[in-house]
Amino acid sequence: MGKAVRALSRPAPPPEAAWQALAARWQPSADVLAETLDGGQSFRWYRTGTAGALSGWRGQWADQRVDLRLAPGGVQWRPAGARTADAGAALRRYFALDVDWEARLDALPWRSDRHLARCLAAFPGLRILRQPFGETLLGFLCSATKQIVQIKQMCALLAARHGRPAVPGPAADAGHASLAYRLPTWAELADVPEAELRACLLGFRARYIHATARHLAARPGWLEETEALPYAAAKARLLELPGVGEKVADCVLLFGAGRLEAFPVDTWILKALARRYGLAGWKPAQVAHFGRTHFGSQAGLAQQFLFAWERRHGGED
DNA sequence: GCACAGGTAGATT
DNA sequence: AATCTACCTGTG
Repeated sequence: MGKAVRALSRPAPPPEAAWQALAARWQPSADVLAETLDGGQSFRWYRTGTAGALSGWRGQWADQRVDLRLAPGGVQWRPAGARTADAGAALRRYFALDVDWEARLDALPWRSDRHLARCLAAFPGLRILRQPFGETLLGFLCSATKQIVQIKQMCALLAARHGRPAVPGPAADAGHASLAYRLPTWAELADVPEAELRACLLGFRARYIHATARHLAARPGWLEETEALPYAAAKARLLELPGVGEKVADCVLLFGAGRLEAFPVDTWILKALARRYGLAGWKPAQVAHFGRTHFGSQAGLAQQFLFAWERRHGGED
């Protein structure tokens, strides 16, 4: 009601902010940028415009909504909508720009592992994101037996229906209206009836999310404390949450807490290690143990490259 | 129509 | 302790 009138009478939007360099040391190809943003770590990035030489993306997390593009000198960003005061710091953290990625890659056993060396060479610049802990937990509680496209759809509905508006800005959002909203916080989710969660296409995952929201609501500070714990203790605590098993816990710690020792074992990694490392028939727990011991303290980083390779090259040798 | 998809939890053996 | 199975639902 009156929507068209409001739209007509709305003042012209402010001019778009200028593009600025994200990091001189990170110059991924369009392909690797896509794998980093939309390869299963995060479910809140969408391509803008047409895919071409200049690959554009829009994403949203916490208080931030930003555009990214690939320019000749590397990745550039600008706020999508109103500028937030801490955007620079937020980007540094989200993309882990202060991390010495070369040193971490060098710590992997690529010298003695031909397949790993091949994966590292195939996706130069592939990074592990450092997303907000709670949002990562929500995303991966949606992930059970779902493909990325569908997980993104669930997150989009959760944001649009139960999240607060993100920073003011373009409402249409390049066709991705859900980016105008944040993902709901766990406090907000605690007040959402399970039936409304099911209406967001969550299926049986709705029960997990509802129960986890109630669990967290009864324990103020629990999630923040968990994020601050050492890896093993943090994982043990996450496993207490309904719907969180080994795989989801490791994904949350790897993609939402910067714990590179986490080695999530999903069906792709199971396939990858069966095929490339002769571990056919091994159980997930056994593969996880192999991963931790073989790849070491940065096992999660190795995992991301193996995962990307396996999805790309499927059945090939 | 039916198998399958980036798992988890509870029952059964 | 290891091994089934149900759980929702969109997609092919």
